[in-house]
Amino acid sequence: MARTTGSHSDITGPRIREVALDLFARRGFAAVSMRQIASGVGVQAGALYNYTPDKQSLLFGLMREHMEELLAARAAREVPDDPLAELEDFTRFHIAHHLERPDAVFISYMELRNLSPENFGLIETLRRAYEDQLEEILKRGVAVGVFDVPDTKIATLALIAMLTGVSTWYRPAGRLSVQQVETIYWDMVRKAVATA
Amino acid sequence: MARTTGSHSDITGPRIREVALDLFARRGFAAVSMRQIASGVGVQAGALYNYTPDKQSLLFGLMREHMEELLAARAAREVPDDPLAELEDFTRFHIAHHLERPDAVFISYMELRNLSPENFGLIETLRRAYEDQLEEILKRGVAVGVFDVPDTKIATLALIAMLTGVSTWYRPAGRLSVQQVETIYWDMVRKAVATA
DNA sequence: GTTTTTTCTGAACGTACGTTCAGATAACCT
DNA sequence: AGGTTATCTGAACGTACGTTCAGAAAAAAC
Repeated sequence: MARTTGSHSDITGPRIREVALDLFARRGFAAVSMRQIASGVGVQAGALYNYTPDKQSLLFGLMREHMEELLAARAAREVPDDPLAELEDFTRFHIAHHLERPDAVFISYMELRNLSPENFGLIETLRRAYEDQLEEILKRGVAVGVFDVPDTKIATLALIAMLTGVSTWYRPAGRLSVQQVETIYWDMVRKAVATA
Repeated sequence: MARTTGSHSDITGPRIREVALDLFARRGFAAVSMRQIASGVGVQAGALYNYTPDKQSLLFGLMREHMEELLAARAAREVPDDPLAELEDFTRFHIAHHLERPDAVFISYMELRNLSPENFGLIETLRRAYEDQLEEILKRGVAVGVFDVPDTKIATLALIAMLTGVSTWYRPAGRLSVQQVETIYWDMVRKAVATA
């Protein structure tokens, strides 16, 4: 046997990333073998190496893709002018975006330690760029007196942790819609940074 | 060779758990081998099986120990009577307790998927018991009109996620003491659930 | 229809894994 | 001092891992 009928890199490539994302999210990077990924795609393990130089690069590619998609989606948004509306927009965007791709969210903060130092640094830079956008909103709000937070850096990390946490419990079949979840969280975010 | 001079289960047993906790936290359960743990202890891999029936039980033991310690530390506390003071106590307790054992915190919510279904269920029950304590505080506060949260279940998960998040960034050598961090977070928690 | 390129197979490489166990030595007990 | 128990070694088991690569077949180009 050799090349199989119907084989195309345009199909196999995305399929590998799809299967890998699913398996990495469900069982963890270290617990998933190249043979398991290949089996999910319907191919032999050796074929994967036409698409990635090694296993870790496959993980890194998925993470980078996720972070760049996050930043692009955020950049494509039209943001309001006053800090309060900006914060609401950020809150709702973050929740909706993260709930749409739970697997990518999961691996992007669970599998960081499986990255080489260089790759880790690249992902952290992207993450930092995203978090800085939230901190800038908080800083502007504090500057004009509409927010009251003792430490914008820590508030940023606290809010991000709270918002990202929805991924751990939200289920589409549950009792709440994404919009309802957004509203509940926005209520808490708004009050948490409000002037006393 | 055989039994080594100075060998004692009272020393080796805790040492194994200590090394395993450290390695699991730093590299992840699946990426750590029994031989690496043994090497850290200064023993051959076979010796570990005098202390655990298998690798997964070692992980489970660490997690159960962590959750039971958390519940015991909480139960040993004298809690105030009014919901606001109770919430402050919970907030400060949670942060301080978690910052004192970052490795155990880390593995206890990162390595859940490496547990068998039964063991997973046991840990989840303990975790649920802890989270329920926070939810009860919120419910009481809502009942007496001192808190305003649209959904106590979600508020509980949101607050826990926010508070537990400190472990991801806090470093003892950093610019803030634990008490300062407690206070900053308590400020946000208090406002987030306050009546509007 | 022929040649070139793309894609995959299947076997192999060396290494590492979790776990078991017979046997050996140290520690403890009387 | 001698017997018993606790603890560890060292080797072995079968299995799985990530990765490489020559060769074969399908697809694309001409």
